[in-house]
Order: sequence, then C-alpha cells, then structure tokens
Amino acid sequence: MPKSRASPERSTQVDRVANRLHSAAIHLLRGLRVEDTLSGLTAPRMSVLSVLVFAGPRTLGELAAAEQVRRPTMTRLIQGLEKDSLVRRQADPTDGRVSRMHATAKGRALLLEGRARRVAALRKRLEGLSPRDLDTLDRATELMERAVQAPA
Amino acid sequence: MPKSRASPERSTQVDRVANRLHSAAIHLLRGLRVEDTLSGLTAPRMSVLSVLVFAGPRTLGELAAAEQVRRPTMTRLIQGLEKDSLVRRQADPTDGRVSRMHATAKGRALLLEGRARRVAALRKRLEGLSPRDLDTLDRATELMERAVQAPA
DNA sequence: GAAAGTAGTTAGCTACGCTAATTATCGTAT
DNA sequence: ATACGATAATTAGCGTAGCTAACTACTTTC
Repeated sequence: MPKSRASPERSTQVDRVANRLHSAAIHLLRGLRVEDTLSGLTAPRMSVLSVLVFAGPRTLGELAAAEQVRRPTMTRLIQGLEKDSLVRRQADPTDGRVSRMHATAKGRALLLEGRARRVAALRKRLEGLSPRDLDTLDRATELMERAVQAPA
Repeated sequence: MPKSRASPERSTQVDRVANRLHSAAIHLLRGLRVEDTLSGLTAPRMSVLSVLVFAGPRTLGELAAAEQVRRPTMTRLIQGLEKDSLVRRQADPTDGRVSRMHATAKGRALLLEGRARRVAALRKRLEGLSPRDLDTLDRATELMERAVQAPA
C-alpha cells in the first residue's frame, strides 16, 4: 500500500484530531462514572444489561462476544444479574446447549434509570453551550459513529 | 442564575446531543480497547502512569483523587508499577508522611507507545473523513473538554 | 454409533475496587 | 514539652471481574 499520502498538513490534522478526540472521550466518560454508583449495578453488568435491553435476547456466547470478554466471565456476570432478577434465561427448544438471556421488566427499568442519570449529568454540562455549538457536537457524534464502523 | 432559556426545541436539542454523545464516546473507546492488551499494562495502571507522565510527579493521595479511587487502591496500583520499574517514589524532604511518584524513563516510553497505538488505531478510522469533517470533530473536542470542566 | 465440534460451567489464578483498622508523621494547643 | 487531633499511607480482608485450562453436556458429522 503506497501510504496514500495527502499533504503533511492533512497528516497533522488527522493526528491532532485523533489525539484530542481520544482524550476528550476519556475525560467526558470519566466525569459521568460517578453517576453509576447510584444504580447499585457495576459497570460490566450495566453494559450487559444494556445489550439485552437495546438489542434483545442473546445467548451467553453472543453476549461474551459483544462485550469483548471470555465466556466464563460472561457466565458469572449473568449469574449475578440473575440473582438480582434483572435477567432471566430461556432454554432453546431446538439446541439443548444454548439458552437465551432476557432482560426482565425490573432489569429494563433499572437500566433505563441509570442511563437517564448519566445522560442527565451530561446534559447539565452541555447546558451552557450555544445552539450552534450543540449542532457542531451533534454532527461530530455522527462522524464518531461512522468512524467506529470504519474498517480497522 | 435564572435558568435561562427553556424552549422545548432547545431542551430537545440538548437532550438529543447528550444522548448521542454519550453513546458515541462509549462506542469509540470500546473499539480502541483492543490495542491496550499489547502494552502488557492494565487500564488502571496505564491511566495512573499517564497522569505522572503528563502532569508530573504526584503524591499517592493526589493520584487517588485524580483517578477517582481510594488510597488503598492507589497504593496497590503504585506497588505494581514500581515492581515493573515504571514508577519510582521519592521521599518528601519536608513531610515524612508523603512521597512523590515519578514515571521512570521506561514508564514514560511504555506509556507513549501504548498511547500511540491507540491514537494510531483511531487515526486509521478517521482517515476516510474530509478536512471539513475533521474540522468539525476538532471543534467538537474543544467543546467536550469545556463540558467536562463545566459545573456539574 | 463413535468422533469431532460447540455451548456453557467449574476451578483456580491475578487484578481492582471497597471499608475498617493500623502506623507514622505533622500541627497545634496546652 | 507533651499530648491530642488531623492527615498520608499501608495492611487486612472482602466481593467483583478478567483470564486460561479443564470439564460436562449436547450436536453434528461421518
């Protein structure tokens, strides 16, 4: 690959943006971490629950892949969520090895509350911005999501 | 402060941006997590090291505050970093209770490599964007950092 | 129906987070 | 000068989260 080379200016720009975006995302999320303690749910459990709520029922292996952890780790996360009645499992009628995880009503409610708290905290911090700045951020989120999808 | 502006339109916009920004930041960082395994350093240790490298020597308590963990947790993080010769402590000459942590040359090098890997991965994903889009992202990072500073 | 493959669990380890209690030092007030 | 309260850090002990290796229980394939 001929290192597609645009100008050195562009190279600098991409680099600069990558660097700053990286830092900004870290700092932004760090500031919201505080809100999570109120839910009584740990971050990994919250994250699993959010997959089940937003993407629907999933097998243990699918969840492990989605969360980028190994299956034994997911086994225990699910066990914890089950004990708190936030998730239920349902056996697959055609394949005796697998069972599908479902968020319970309680689990869904807990997740949505926690998420709302985080978003509310972020919202509060954005309140000082002008409509024009908010628009910039809005377009930036679009670009960020596109970058996530982009080929590694 | 008189709770300025509360039109439904603006309310909707802030809310929308908060929601999307929250998700986008999570997704963006999740995609970069893979790169970290190569450093041999765990995320919490990497983070502590980055404070020392970019903000300079700090006491254990200051580090704990910066990383939002309790002091005993920081004690062990530092012990781990010390064992790998990534951090050294230096006694405070005036106060016998405290010692200041310094990143060693090895620690600084390791951190910068790890960070470079993450940024390079992000950079690769941003390469498809136009200069105009990059500019939008650049301005957005500015706004994000400002939001982080904003009063909770 | 035996062998190979797949989904999930168990066992056992390290790391990270916490609180409570302890040690050592500092500052201050008597 | 000493004694007392405050502060910095560590130790002890607990639960959760991550891993690998080894196991069980099914499915698929030949």
